[in-house]
Amino acid sequence: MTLDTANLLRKHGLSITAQRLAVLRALSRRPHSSADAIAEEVRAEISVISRQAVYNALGTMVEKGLIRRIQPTGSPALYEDRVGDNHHHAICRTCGKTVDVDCAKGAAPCLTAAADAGFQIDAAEVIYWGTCPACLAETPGG
Amino acid sequence: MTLDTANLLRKHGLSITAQRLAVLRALSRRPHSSADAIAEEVRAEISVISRQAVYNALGTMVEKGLIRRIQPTGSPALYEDRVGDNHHHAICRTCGKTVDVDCAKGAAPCLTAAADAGFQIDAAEVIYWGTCPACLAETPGG
DNA sequence: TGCATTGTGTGGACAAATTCAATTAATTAA
DNA sequence: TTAATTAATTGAATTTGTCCACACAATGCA
Repeated sequence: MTLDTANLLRKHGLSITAQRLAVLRALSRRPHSSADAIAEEVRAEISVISRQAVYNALGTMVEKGLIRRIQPTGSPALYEDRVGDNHHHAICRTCGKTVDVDCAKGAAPCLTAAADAGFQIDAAEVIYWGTCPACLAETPGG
Repeated sequence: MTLDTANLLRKHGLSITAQRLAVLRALSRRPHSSADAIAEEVRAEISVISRQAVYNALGTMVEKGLIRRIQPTGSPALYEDRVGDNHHHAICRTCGKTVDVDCAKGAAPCLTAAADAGFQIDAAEVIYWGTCPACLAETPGG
C-alpha cells in the first residue's frame, strides 16, 4: 500500500516525502476530513508534521488532481481521496456527517442551461443538505 | 424602491434600519458579492457601516430567507437577493465571475441516490465550475 | 408627540483557517 | 556522493468571520 501511494505521487511528478505519504494515508482512512483533522491523523502515525506541511501537501495534491477539496458553508475545507468519478456529497446539518452520493447520470444536470450562458463547464459540484439517518432517529417526529 | 426594500424587511418582522436597507440595495446592484464587497458598496452610499452590521444584516436576512448565501470553494461567502427559485451558479475559474443558472427541473437531480443513503434532504446546492465566455475568448485554442 | 422597551449598530478584541516568507532539511538527479 | 532542486519547519501575517459591551436608533403604546 505504501508503494501504491508512493507511485501515485511519482506518477504526478511529485517527490515522495514521509509527510505526503502520511497525508494520503490519513485521507484514505478518514475521507471528508478537514486539514486540521488530517494533521491529527497524520501525527498519530508519524508523530510530527507542521500545519504548513499539511496545507502544502493538500494544496499540491488537489492541484495535481490526486485528491479533491470540498468546501461546505460554515465549515473548513474537507478533503477526500476519491476522485475521477462524478460523485457528490450529502451533509447532515445536525452532526456534520458527510457521505458520498453517487450520481446516477454521467452528465451533470442543468448543464444545458449553463451552456446557454456561454460558459464552458468542466465540473459540477453538488452538496445536498439535510439530516442523516442517525440524527433523524433522535429527532422526535422526525 | 426604497419602499419596496423597507416593506420586504417589515414583512419578515425585521426592523428597518439605514444599514439593512443599504445592504439590500447593494446586493441588488451587485449580486454575488462577498460581505466585504457589500460593505464597500454600502459605504459608497451611506458613508459608514461597521463590518459587524454587514455580517449582522446578511446573517439575519439569510435566516429570514430574504437573501441567499453561497459558498464557493476557496472564496469567501457570496450573497444574492434572488431567492425562492431553484437556481444555481456557474463560476469562472479564471476571473471568478459568477452567473445565475436556471434549473430546468424543479426537483434536484440525484436526489434518489441521496435518499438511498437514508438522508432526508432539504436543499441542494449546485455550483458549476468552468470558464466564462470572456475568458474563453482570451484563451488561444480555448 | 413623547417615553419606555426592544432591538440594532459601533468599535475593538478575539478566533479560526489559511497563506506568506525565510531558513533548514530532505529528495532527486547526475 | 554531491550538487541542485524541492519540500518542511517555524513563526508571523492575512483573511474571514464572531463575540462582547456599550451607545444609539426603531418600534409600540399612551
